[in-house]
Amino acid sequence: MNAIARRQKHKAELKTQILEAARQIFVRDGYENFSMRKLAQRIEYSPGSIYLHFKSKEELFESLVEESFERLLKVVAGIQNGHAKQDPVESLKKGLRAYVDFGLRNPNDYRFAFMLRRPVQKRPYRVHPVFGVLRHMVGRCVEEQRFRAVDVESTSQALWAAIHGITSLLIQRPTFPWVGRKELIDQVINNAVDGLAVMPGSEEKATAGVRHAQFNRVPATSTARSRS
Amino acid sequence: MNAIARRQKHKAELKTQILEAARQIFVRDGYENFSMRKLAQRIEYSPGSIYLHFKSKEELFESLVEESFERLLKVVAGIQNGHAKQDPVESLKKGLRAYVDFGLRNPNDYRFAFMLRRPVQKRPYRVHPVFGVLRHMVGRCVEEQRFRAVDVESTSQALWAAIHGITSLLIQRPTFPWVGRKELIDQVINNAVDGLAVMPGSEEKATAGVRHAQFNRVPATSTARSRS
DNA sequence: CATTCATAGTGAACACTGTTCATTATACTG
DNA sequence: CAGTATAATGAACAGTGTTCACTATGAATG
Repeated sequence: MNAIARRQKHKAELKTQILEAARQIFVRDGYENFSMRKLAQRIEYSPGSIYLHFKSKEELFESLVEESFERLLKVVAGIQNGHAKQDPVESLKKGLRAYVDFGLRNPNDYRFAFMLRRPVQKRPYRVHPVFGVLRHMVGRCVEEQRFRAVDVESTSQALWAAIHGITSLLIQRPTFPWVGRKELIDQVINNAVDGLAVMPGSEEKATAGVRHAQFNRVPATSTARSRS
Repeated sequence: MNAIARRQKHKAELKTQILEAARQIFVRDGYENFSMRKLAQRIEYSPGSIYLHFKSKEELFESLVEESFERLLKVVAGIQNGHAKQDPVESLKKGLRAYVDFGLRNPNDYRFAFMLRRPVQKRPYRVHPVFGVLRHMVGRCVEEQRFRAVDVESTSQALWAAIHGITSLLIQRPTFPWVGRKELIDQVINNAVDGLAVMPGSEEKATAGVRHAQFNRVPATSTARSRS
């Protein structure tokens, strides 16, 4: 019994070793230049051995991406919980920014997860926890009446579209003459979020004591562009 | 002279024949299931012959996608010019919608151009003509003071991010429980554009006679979701 | 008409790819 | 030590993009 436990342990170790090696190749050579044979060579096993742990290249990547997403989830969830008493709109913005930053810092993971691989469409779609957090944040903004009475679901999806758009474009087209990265991200986020806030002037449901969201839109400047 | 002209004509015809066949396979089997050998078989030539007309699979796709985007450009430019007297904000929205529709109708082209292939980064970046039209439209909105005095460049980029976001997400994750497609697209576009319009209540530079943009935001509904 | 000659087209070959599977090596149990 | 379950292999399969020495074709020239 002890022996089989040691077996399993070794097997698990080998599996994570494969994952680590795979990630290295994946990051260094990119998705399209990854190959099972390269990976096998790196871990000094035969190609077939990998299939003792992962039933396909696809599944191997799936595991890799899952890992990455857990990191992203931690970052985003940390913002959600950590600043429970904080302004929900500010929390939301921070979360959105964290999302974009994560994508820019881990472009390969982001590319794989959201850009190149079409998700296997088996079983009813499992809504990703990261999106769940986003929706929760939006929900809080509405509950606390910092947002107009918008539909939480569609608003969350629209926000996701906005931040995914800027993230993937910045990753995919690094040589485009973008205006400053930071400013652009801020503009996208502020534009998307501030439009949802209760507007000064219109009373709607705004309760007394609830401060109105500032409209942090970027000022008009001459078409200044900095590097990517 | 006549003979070589006939030669060239035949060559050109063959080239377009290749492109047509390639497009069929490309559309039917998708980018990743396309193969030069399939194409060769379809046009009843040997695989090597294709390389007499295109120096790589990559270049072949480039031509294909170029064609597609020219169609989009025509549509968008048509909106820009055709309705010269029309409300520039409405023109802009129409253009944005046309962009999204194009992506959803030509997912393979869109994927190739904006999602999977990072553009070759030789020579100074050639800004895509479609983006040029978008920028022009934004410029008109600002000139005619239908928009606040925002920076045209960064605003155009932010708008691009928004529509690219919703387009690529809808393409990439068709099984996600999206709220209605049309409503979501409208929400994204309206949210992004209306936030830029001169706001009712704030006078800013709004000239007399210039109607204020309506705020076409989606109403609050119960979390109704329809299929993809 | 015969000969040259550029071009079009071929098909075999190269160096890869993901994946499978019969076979062998290994390590543990009775 | 024999038996057995599992780990690992290496060859094989069917495919990929691309190249290149070669041949077929058809027009232009002597």
